[in-house]
Amino acid sequence: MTVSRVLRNKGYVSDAVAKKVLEAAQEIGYVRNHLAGSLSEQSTNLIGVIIPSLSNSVFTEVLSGFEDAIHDSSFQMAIGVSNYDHNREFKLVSDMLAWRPAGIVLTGLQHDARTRKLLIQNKVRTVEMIDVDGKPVAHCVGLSHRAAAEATANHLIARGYTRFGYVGSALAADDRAQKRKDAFENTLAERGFKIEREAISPNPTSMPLGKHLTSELLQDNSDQIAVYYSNDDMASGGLLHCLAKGLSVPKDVAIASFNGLEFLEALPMRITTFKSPRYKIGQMAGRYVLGEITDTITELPGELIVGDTT
Amino acid sequence: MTVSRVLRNKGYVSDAVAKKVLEAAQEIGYVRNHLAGSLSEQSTNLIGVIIPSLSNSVFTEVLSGFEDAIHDSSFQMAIGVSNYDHNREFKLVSDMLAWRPAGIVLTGLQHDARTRKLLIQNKVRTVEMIDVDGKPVAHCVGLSHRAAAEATANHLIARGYTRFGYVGSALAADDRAQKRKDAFENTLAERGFKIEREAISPNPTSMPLGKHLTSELLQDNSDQIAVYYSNDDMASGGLLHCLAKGLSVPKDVAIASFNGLEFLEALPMRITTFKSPRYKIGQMAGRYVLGEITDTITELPGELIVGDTT
DNA sequence: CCACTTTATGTTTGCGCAAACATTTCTAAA
DNA sequence: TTTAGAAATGTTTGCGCAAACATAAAGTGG
Repeated sequence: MTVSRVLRNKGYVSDAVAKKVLEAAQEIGYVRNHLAGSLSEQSTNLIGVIIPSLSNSVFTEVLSGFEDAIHDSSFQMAIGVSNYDHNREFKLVSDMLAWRPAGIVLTGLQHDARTRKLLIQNKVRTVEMIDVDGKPVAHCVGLSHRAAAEATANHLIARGYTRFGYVGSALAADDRAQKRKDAFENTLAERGFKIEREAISPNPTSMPLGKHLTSELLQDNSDQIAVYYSNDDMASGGLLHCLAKGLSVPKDVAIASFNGLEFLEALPMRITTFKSPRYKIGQMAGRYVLGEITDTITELPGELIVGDTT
Repeated sequence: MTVSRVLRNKGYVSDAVAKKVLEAAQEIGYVRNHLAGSLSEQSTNLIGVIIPSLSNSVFTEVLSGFEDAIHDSSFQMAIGVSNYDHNREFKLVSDMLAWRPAGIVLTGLQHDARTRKLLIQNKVRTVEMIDVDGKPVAHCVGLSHRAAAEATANHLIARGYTRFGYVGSALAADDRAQKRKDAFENTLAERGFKIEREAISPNPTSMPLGKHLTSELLQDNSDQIAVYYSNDDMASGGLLHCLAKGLSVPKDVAIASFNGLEFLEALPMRITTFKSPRYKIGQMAGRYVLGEITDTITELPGELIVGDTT
């Protein structure tokens, strides 16, 4: 116990003994066993974080913000990747709970019913990130994808476009993209417009896929059309396709998308997009975990970035 | 013990009892306690992975490969971010070892002496990723940055360039970038050339910084110059600067860099770069951890991608 | 010098699980 | 019916630590 007291700097210990203990620990290369410590203390410093993918910079930017937020705390991040699969997510949550984590951080508001049950039953501090359009298990922080799509639709309408298209991928897996599409469509409908053409693929999002689907969408299209893309990668592909085909942007084809990723700066034209506060979302999620915030829902603002493509 | 046997599917248990146990576990929402289990078994399924940054896609791509490799195993990734700081890395390793991980994965071959000692002393399965130019603690998997820079230098010389420049950032923190620069310089020297101009900033790598440093480098430059950039982000900034200034690429300024990131496809010109096998590196690191590979060093080939900028 | 408080160290116990070993029940062959 | 062996279940113990509860030593004021 005296050793334990020295190493944890807790309770009364004389300086002389403390010194001897530390020296001995150093000498034998003692490393504390967190398994035993946490078992005894009935708590850990682990935070389980589940994201859909590591190869989409949207999520790694969120992670980055989260990491920065907990960087100076004693918390330690354990990451799971769900591949947009709710079953896999459930399995990850189950596995993580076995470690008795101090918190669980999920992506999105859509989860398997079993997952929700598990989280509630185990009374873990739970945070859902990126989406706020729905009911969180306990807390959520993100932006309204519905509002983002509405803003984009209204912008396009205000610009005078009258014919609309949609290009996207893997909607089944990405609830947020689906929400945006629905909101975009609804907003158009309210103003008397509709999506006249759409090209959707089950394959994962990518620039080449954006090219391909755009080419499909524009097949024997003649009049001006404003295309809403599921995200920046797809839109970039679309833009490059148009430029390669000699189509005028935005005269022939207008382009709008979602995310506002940094790589857009490298493109020959500025794409109109809606910038999501990814880093900030991760950071706020971290602050939730740290207990610095207690609101149920934290909606962070995004921003419509009007470029040269609309 | 019978319950334990049922839940772990180990040893003799009658079907009837097994069924009852599982039902009861389900009903009360039992969740295994890994802390106790691992403490008892003297081993965990945790793998500590330390990368310098989450906001550089180089490392997240590596992570992605690693994740895919261990995805179907029972291992669980715990990520630490060192911010290119060897002290921080040491602290992370110390903390991770307290969890008695099944393995530790590090980035690069340069570490604090205390870190190496700790790893060796604790006999953890250790893998160092991304670099192979040096002596690993136990295993390493990556590419030769030296060879990459040599190949690039030789390419430029073969193309007939005679004046050379270098643009980079934060070399003190990024050992690999430093190695590339040194190798580039050495190769030039062997062929009778040298770096005539260089612009280096302590700030972190970015496209805007690449623009800025390039503008500095080209200040009252008249003759044709071939510039080697520390990486693609910087080179992209350089390219955009040249194009904006009406400089002809590669006639006035030739551009070469390192990494071969995907976003290069979005640029108006194809930059000559050296593609690093990032995903593959992560994947192989995963296979090391799984015990599927036992070689000390696994050198993966990169590839010189000759674009339109040289 | 005592009574009392503060400081320092020691002992027992439990956290939840699984290895090792012990016991009981069943099965099948003689 | 007996009996060896397999199958099923039970008991004890330790993993390494820290909370809770002793006890002991040192200081303090009257």
